[in-house]
Amino acid sequence: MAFYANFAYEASAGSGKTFALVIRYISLLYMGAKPESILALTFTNKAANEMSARISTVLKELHLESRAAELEEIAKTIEVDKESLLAMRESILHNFLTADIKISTIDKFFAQILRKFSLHLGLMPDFSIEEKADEEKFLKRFLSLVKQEGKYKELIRFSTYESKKLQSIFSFLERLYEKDGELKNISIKKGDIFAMETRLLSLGRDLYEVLTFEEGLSARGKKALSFDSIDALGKKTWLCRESMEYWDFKKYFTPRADALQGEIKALLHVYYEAKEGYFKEEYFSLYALYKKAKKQENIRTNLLKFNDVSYFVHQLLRGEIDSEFLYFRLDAKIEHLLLDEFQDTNVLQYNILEPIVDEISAGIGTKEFKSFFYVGDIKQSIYRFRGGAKELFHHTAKRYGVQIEALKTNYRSRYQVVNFVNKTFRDKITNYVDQISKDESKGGYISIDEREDLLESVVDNVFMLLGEGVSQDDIAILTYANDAAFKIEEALLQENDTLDITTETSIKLINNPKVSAVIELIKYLYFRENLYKVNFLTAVGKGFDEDIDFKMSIHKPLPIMIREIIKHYKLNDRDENLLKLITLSCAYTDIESFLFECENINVDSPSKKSSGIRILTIHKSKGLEFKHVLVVDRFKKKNADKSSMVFEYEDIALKELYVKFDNRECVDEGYAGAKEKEKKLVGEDELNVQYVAFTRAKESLIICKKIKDSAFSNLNLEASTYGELEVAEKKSEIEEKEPFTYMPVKVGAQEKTVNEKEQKENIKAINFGLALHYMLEILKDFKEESLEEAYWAMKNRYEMLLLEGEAEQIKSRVAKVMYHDTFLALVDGKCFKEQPIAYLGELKQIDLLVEKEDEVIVIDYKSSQTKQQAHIKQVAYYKEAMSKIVDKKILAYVCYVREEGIVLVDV
DNA sequence: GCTCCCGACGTTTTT
DNA sequence: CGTCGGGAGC
Repeated sequence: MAFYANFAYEASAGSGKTFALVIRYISLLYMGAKPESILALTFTNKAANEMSARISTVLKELHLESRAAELEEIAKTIEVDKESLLAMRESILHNFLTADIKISTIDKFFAQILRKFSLHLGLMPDFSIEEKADEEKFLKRFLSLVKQEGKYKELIRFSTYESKKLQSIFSFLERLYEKDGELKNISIKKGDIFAMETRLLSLGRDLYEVLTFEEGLSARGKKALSFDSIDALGKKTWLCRESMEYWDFKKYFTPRADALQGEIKALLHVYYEAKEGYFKEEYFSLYALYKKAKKQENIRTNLLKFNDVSYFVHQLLRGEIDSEFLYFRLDAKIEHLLLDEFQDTNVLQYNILEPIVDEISAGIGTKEFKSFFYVGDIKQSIYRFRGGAKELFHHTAKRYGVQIEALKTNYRSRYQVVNFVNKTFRDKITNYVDQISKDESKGGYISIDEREDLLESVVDNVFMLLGEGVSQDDIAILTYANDAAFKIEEALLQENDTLDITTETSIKLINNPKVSAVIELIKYLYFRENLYKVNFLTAVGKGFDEDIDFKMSIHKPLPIMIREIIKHYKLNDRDENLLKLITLSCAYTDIESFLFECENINVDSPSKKSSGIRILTIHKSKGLEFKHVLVVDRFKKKNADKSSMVFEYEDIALKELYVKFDNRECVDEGYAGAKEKEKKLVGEDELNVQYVAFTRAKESLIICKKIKDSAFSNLNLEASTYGELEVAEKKSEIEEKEPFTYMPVKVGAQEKTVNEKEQKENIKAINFGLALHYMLEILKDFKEESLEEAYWAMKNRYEMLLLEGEAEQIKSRVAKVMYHDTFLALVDGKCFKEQPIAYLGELKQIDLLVEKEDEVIVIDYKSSQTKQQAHIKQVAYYKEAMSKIVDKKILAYVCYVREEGIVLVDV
């Protein structure tokens, strides 16, 4: 296939998506693209690492027989013969390995942008990204801000009126935050709510009168008509009826009843709109404060969530930062964009990337070499709950004229699996296209095991597989929820405690059942509070009155104590979570500090071992494949959607925001439509989750299904088996994946922005200044050993622009800095270089920012003292701006790096 | 038996 | 918040 600058693959499960990405990337390299100009974004770290690894492996092995397929494909793509490709292989590989490659997750990329511009937004560049922020402190800050703005009473009134807890108001504000950039077109309707309420209540009473005018209506009929509040009236089922001529009311029906019912419905429609308007108004005014509080808290803790990062980057790119300056800071212009799993991109992320795509797109068709490429599969879009918009896939294609091609062959799964998946989803997923099986050999095995007892079914099937000779390493158990993983693990270990099992969940270490049980016991031993004992006994599955000896010493070091607990109560001593707890406890010198802090230990469960039966959620399994897969039904019911609003989208644009009210769908068609749309999308998501789960299997797929309330009931599966389970004798084809080592990332090498006045000066003097700044910038630290390296880097870059001897002159000036004791004392702290900041509406960079315990120091380098007044003015501004960002004492200096020696001017 | 209302009950997924 | 099942009336 020939090379298209604008291209996308619709890649069904197992159809060679990574292969396609790798071919595209390498083809770009062969076509002359610089590695640092290719931005490739994925969703998971794993995918990003795999992609880099595959690219380098393929390039390393392109001349080998085993890479014939890749070579063939690249040759076809760029229409160059294979011999020429192989001749260039080494130099292409070398280029790739030595360049600053941009293959990363979308979140990392955004965080990278934000770090480079954070001061500009009033944030420190060394913020950390963590999901769990201190909610309580934030709540306090928010409330104090609400009080400060004199809106406290209003908040209380609103909260009572909507009978909403603060928590739910909060969670809604958080959703607004996620969609911040999309909220422009939201309408707000108003009306006299109180008057409408009065009128509605009176109409409701009239309806009661009409239907009870003639005696005889049943008690339940009367009950269905009576109400004591406007909320109760709204809940009435008869609102959803076309006519009142039904059920017990039939006998007493008159046309007047329908007239009243119609009037009530019409008024309720307007009433809900007005109420919605009030809610929106309140929410939006609270939202402004929420954003403010959030930012204050971000600055205070220097801690951001993923949401915050995208939010700020979006603000940045919609604000003063133009793409020129962005590329400046990213070290290179992005000329080629490759996006993986595009169906999971959310609208905000898309909006952030849009300017880059626009720019690339404008270059396509001109003599510039630019390209845009994405792969994805809308059938595998399972992240709607966090904003993933599968609509983007076709929207983007349309907007940029992207040619889409479908990858039709499944290279992952055996025939029976492909066939079963086709059969199951053919009529369920819209526009489903049957996948072609790579082998017609009828291999593969499917079993749908339908039973009352799910756990028993899982255990039986696992032992069946093991009995057939399947290796533990080849089995994966996929679950809907995290906690199911623990249940299954326990059940399996109960049957045979020598099994090798890994649970890969996304819950925090201290929420692991075994870990929390041990902590409960430690609490009991310390506080002697019976509740903790009961918690422990319940968690380890022993009876309440069972006589367990709790006489453990709390005077031993924590790690030893925990190990004794594990041994004493025969907990699994190979459990990685418990082992991690032991490791973690080493950091605490006494039991008190451990107990005090353990609730806040924000550590993930240990990452998976590479062996054993793997138990993980379906969401976690995305992008992976396993030989033998068990998909386990939901243990618990599906959770109800308890959000208080419905977001209605048209294509990718947020069209309307509806507030949910009882029976609103019966009185408001627009709302009913939005809710219907939402329900359909939820259903599609559910199907996609199942599609993802089933397509993880390479050889066999076993579905453990409940008889009642099955999550699979939408699929009409019947208990049955297809094909035969055949276990090949163990081949020793262990594919040792060579661990990929990243080349050291080059030190950020940005040229200084030059202001207009300076430009008029002698160009040579400017180059001298730039080179000096550059050398100071890439200087690792202010130690002598670093001088040489920085010197060579500077010389490398600027030698052509400098006069003879100037490079050495710069070196000797920089060296002077290293022996200036006052300067060294100043920079003894955490150093940040080249930080952009807004300066009188213009972007400027602070050369050096030093953060210390209780003060922050701003240093601006200058090569000559000729315009000292202007320099001081500029740095004074930096000082002032910084004082708004950090709550520390700010010191600022102009540092003249002169031939005759260093001069520090205190500003 | 069928239909309808209403109260009781149980409760995710994550870079 | 949605689903299930009890219970009442026909």
